[in-house]
Amino acid sequence: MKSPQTNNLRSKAEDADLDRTDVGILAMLQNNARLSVKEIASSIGLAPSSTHDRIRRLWQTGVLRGTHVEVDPKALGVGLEALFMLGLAKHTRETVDELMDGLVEVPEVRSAFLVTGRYDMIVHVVVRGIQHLKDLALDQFTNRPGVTRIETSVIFDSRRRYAMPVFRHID
Amino acid sequence: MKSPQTNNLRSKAEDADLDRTDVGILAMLQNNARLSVKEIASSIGLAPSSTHDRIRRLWQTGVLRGTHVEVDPKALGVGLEALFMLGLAKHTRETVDELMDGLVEVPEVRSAFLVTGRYDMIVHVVVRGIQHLKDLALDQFTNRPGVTRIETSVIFDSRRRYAMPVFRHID
DNA sequence: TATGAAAAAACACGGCA
DNA sequence: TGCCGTGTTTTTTCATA
Repeated sequence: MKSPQTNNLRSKAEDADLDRTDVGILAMLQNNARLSVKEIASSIGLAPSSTHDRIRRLWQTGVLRGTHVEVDPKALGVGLEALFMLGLAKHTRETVDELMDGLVEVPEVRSAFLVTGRYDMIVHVVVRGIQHLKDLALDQFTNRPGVTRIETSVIFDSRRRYAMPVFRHID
Repeated sequence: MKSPQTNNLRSKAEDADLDRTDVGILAMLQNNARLSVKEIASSIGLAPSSTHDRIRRLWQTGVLRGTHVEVDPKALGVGLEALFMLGLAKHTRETVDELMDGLVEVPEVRSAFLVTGRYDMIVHVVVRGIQHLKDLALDQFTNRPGVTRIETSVIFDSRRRYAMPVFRHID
């Protein structure tokens, strides 16, 4: 199944009506994006051609957005991960959007969240080690205009779940 | 390329020595796991067969660990995301590991981090909406033995970067 | 590392309920 | 409209030099 990573005008994904079959396909692909159509088909009890149609439709409607391999961080020299909790000075749309866009261009940044609560932004970063973490904080965060305060939480351990839960009503 | 999602005894991924070619392959696959070997080969200027060997080796050495499709959360009825910041009572290995393992079984949990700093754990969750968030907090977190305190940060916006940076020395 | 051949997968399409 | 089977094209996989 080809992945139309360039996805343009279509019906919104939230309007897509999915049935149990679609949900089953999504569940399988979230844990392994390279399952063959045949494997999926036999698992959900549908003909390969029909399964293929379903998957193509999921891409076209924007329910499926991309595929990614998971790489061992250690293999690339990542020795430490951390969360930066940031306080921001101004909360205008421009400053916030600019900051988010800018941060995600920093190679060490894996994800950035704009949030309510004690902090304004939470950023997950990967680094070589503690020295690198210090440099990153001082050079790319403390530095940045709009950032008033930074707290650092080093990550000891983490878990991840790849399959999204289904909250929609399914026929 | 077949994905040996079931990966057994092999040399550690941190011992794998990667060259620029491997790094190029990884960069492409992290953003699109379904690129054909031919596409990758022509992009990095290598024969498809050699490229194929490289990719197989990356799987075998554990540098590549899995592939996942990205699903539009809205398509599944996710209307709100949040971060829970938890304080824990006891920090023995058993309680902490149990808690991490237990939390990642909760469907609404996407990832969980054990961290240093003001909080002990940070958990990313997806929910239908604010009511669902309240129920989740009270039923699955406040509830849980070991959790002494919970702060909630609703996520307004988020960005993600799929390609891991390369910190290792590359020949 | 490259070539080429065999196997498998993806894809397109016509027919059918 | 959705499912199925078949034929065609593309990709993967492997043997060999």
